[in-house]
Amino acid sequence: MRAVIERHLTKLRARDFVSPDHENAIRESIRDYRDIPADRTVIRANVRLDHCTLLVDGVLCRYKDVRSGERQITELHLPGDFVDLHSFTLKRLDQPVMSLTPCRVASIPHDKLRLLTERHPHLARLYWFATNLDAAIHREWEVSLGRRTARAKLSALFCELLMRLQVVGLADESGYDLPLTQADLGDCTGLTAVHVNRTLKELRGDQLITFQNNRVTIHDLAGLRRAGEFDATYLYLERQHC
Amino acid sequence: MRAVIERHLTKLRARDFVSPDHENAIRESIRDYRDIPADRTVIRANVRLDHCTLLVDGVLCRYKDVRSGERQITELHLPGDFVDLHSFTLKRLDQPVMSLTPCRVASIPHDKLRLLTERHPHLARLYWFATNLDAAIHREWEVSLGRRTARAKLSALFCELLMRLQVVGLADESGYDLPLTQADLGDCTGLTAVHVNRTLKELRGDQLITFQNNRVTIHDLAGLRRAGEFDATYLYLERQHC
DNA sequence: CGATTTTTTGACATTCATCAATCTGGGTGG
DNA sequence: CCACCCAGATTGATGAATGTCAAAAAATCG
Repeated sequence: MRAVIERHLTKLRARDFVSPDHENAIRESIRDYRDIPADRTVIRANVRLDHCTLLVDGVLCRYKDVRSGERQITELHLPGDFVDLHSFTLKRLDQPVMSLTPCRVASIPHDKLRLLTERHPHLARLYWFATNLDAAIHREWEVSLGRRTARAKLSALFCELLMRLQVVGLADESGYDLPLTQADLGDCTGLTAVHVNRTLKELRGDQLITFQNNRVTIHDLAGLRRAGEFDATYLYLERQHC
Repeated sequence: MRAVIERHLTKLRARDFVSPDHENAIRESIRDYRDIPADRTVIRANVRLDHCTLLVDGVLCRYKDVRSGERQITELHLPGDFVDLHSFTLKRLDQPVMSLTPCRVASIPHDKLRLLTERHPHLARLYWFATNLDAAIHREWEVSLGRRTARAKLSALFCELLMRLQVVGLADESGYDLPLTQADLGDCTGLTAVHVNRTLKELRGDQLITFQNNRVTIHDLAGLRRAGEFDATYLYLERQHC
């Protein structure tokens, strides 16, 4: 049962030193594993929260609906991510979280997190780091949303997901599984599903990537990076932070 | 000399209880006040940092240049804001910070911040909160950038700035000073300067706001909020957080 | 007061959205 | 196992929002 948060620990270890003592403290605080079907609201916005939710498996997103009926996804969460670590200090979420695929999640009460971070300032900084990394990803999305063409937006997104999935061992050179619809990709990039479709066709035609059967197959990573103006420094993949 | 960080303390107090003890600890850690002309890079990206920078006066922005030569501003910083509190855990910035107006800044070494946060876990959470609020603002900008019309983007931006400036006493009912160019507003909203100009004309024609002589004059706040689909909950203006 | 930046306006181009229809593949009940 | 169903993918035709280019007017600055 404990093994299921391995991806989370892998992600932490990739960032900085985590002692066995820390790891045990984390393992013992995580509880309440549960499964969630696709397309469910997992956390509502503006409701007071007393625990944080860890994504064990599946894909979740933060999003906001706008009046016109469209949706903007503001971040995708992958296995090993805390989806609402910011609720520890914010106490509620400004945007809801929903499942895009069937998911498995676990939780950690804010009280435990408080103890954990007061006893281990190093862990406090490590989790603080994690929320700051979230913000860095938001910033990069702002750049995509504001100033990139449809082609570059999608290319950049596929590059980001590749790097993030590699950290937790869910991607290799050839590509990765991504059980999203083209409409979901449109909600991430501010495009319509129709235009995503046309752009994917173009990327396929240019031998960069194929997105089919819930899988991203990368044919030319260098070309994809170029198309998306992708520079991974915003993902802070180097070690030694806090 | 100490009085100059009052806006920062005002902002903290607006969020949660800050004891005199905490305030003194903060005051004693802040140093190295300096003035910066407009249009200067204040912090370069990807350079190792050992201190955080506090904005005392003026407007700074985080931004990223894209290949096409355009710029996307990802956040505006107002007096009282830490502009790179995230550098405490990230150790470097993923995006540079530049001055849009003449600015006054101060700094606090990471070492001091480390002591401050280890001795006062409450302050640690308060500053953690501050970086999470930054992320919430990023999320709202993502929504604007991805799914809002030019008219709504600008309206939402003017609403956000009104609320944020009110917290530090730099705005009243009638409006606020905003020494930015239309090109700067375009860089915030992902629009061209030309289109910003046309959209401002429209907002003026509709008696919502006037932006002239570096001042935003609000004629119809309710109308502006509607035009921008503005809901301030993402700014976490209520007290009692950490 | 000359020089530069910023704002404003017009004509035209482009990207992406919208609307609508068809196609496809996987799932389901009989 | 098959017929049906349905969400998702694909394509075409057309339209709207915003970008581009260019020039003039206005404001700002040294």
